[in-house]
Amino acid sequence: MRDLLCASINSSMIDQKVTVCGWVAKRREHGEHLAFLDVRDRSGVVQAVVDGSVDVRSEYVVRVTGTVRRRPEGTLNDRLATGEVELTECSVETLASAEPPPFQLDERLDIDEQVRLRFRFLDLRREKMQHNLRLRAKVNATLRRAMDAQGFCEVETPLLWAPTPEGAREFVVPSRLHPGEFYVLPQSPQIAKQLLMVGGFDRYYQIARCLRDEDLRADRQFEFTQLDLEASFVTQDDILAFVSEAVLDAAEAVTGVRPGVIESMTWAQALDLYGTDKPDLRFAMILQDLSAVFSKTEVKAFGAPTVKALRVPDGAALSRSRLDQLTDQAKGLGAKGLAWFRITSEGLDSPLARFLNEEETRAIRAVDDAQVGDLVLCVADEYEPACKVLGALRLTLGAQPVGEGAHHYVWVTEFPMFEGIDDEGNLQAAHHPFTMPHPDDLDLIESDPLKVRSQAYDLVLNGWELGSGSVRIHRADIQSRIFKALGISDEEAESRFGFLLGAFKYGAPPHAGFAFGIDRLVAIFAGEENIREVIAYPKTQSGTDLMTGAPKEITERQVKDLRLKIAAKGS
RNA sequence: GGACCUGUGGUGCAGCUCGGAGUGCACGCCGCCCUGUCAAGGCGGAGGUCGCGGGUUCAAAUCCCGUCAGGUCCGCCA
Repeated sequence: MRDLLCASINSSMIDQKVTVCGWVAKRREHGEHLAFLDVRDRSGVVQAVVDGSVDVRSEYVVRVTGTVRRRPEGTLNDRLATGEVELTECSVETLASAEPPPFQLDERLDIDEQVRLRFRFLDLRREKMQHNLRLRAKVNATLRRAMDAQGFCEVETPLLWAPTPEGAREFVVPSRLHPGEFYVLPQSPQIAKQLLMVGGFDRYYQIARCLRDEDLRADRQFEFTQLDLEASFVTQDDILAFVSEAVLDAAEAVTGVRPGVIESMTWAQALDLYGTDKPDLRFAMILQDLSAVFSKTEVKAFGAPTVKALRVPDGAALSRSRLDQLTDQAKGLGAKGLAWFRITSEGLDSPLARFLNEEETRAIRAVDDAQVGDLVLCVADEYEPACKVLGALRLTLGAQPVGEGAHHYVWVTEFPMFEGIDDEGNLQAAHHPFTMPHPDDLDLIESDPLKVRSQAYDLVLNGWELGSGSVRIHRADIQSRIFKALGISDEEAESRFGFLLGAFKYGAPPHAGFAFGIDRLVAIFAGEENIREVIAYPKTQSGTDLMTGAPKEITERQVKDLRLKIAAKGS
């Protein structure tokens, strides 16, 4: 039907007769004897010169046959890839007429996302969406190639899985053949892939769709895609190397430049220096610890186990109302308050300045090599909240949008094994209950569990958590100690994870794995702050699909087949 | 479950604080003119439940209350 793509036409084809197909991007009429058509396909645009009487409008689907010609002197367009040439003596066949689109498909105006999503099929014609989805395809292809090259075998795991009442809320699918019983859609192939290890697939991967019925965000959809992998007879370092290889390959395929080795820090370092477990390393602003200086302070506001400080370059210019906003933010995050000090040539400018002794003043003045014109913020609290509050302020004051600027990858390792305590007084697993504790901390499981580090790790890019993984427990004795610490009885473990634990009795190899979000990675590669921009048909924040109208009611027949009973709305 | 922002011809905005006739701008659309445009140009035209409901008022796009939709965030996401 066509010979080639619009944008592939160039000056080497002069005098050739060619046929292209596409949409009319623009028609410029100059009386009855001359008009220009911009014909657009997935590659771009080429100009066709036609008679003014050719009746095609925007977004008509056309097949144009014409002779390639160098544009006349003075009419070349250097802003267009095909700007040196045009098609002349054209015959234009209308393959489909079209109503004017509800919004303009060029990139001149920012269109409301609501309208874009209602007419997503038109939005997809836009250059940006074409680019983003093709970028995504390239990333997928590269990841597959990288995993194949490292000896991994792609295995597809079921979408219809058994309910496991743990972790994220699951999407539920009623069974027709077994009324009253349900499948769930997998929040991740976690158990399936661990069973593959028992099954002898010692290097598994999958580009896997995962589904979680939790509230949506800019970086979270109900369904998302992960590069999921698991391997046997490997260490944590092996997994980091496998994943690094795949991610760096993808980065290279997309940007043309292979990033250097991904740096690594422990969870404890990340918290201490950046106040978060997903540090954005595109900018410094490292947290300072002034606890020692203030350990015997007379200043009430600093009477806490930890005093953390953050230097804000050029922050002395921030207005009082801005500082009040930051204070509100700190309080909203649970801090008792926020102390601020403007560094001026006369000294510290702050409501607290006159209460500080000489040593304390010197310490504030010297935070992170502060200069005149800078601002120093301090939070006094327990260690972890102090770090986290300042970490949040660091982002407020220093971060740029996630897709802008350089790409800074970092591995965060040695996450704590447990975090906090649930309503029933039991410890909570920080990652999941099959995570292997750090070998040096096994003795602490019973005596000081909150100190136990795990062999769990995250990959972080520009402050976004790309994914996480861990070395798994394959030994029954350690697993039962962990269940015990989590308050999970033998019976409960059996009912919830029985088929996994049962499988492990038949020879489970030591194994470890990882999964990272492809939507997030591609969004950052594409310079987007929202993963909807790299998903063909995304949901809105309230979980609806504006194009299809989903979710919708089902027919009486379906309700009957499934033996469901629909309660009245609002009850 | 909560906080904040947005909603005005097909699209993007302004108008809203301080109420006074659906007022304005740009794009698109329709018609006419135009033989080198490419954000084409000129002239003319059509197109509106100011998201929806209620209230205040002589009078509401504008003020108040409620509600719906979209977005950002908190909770949530082992």
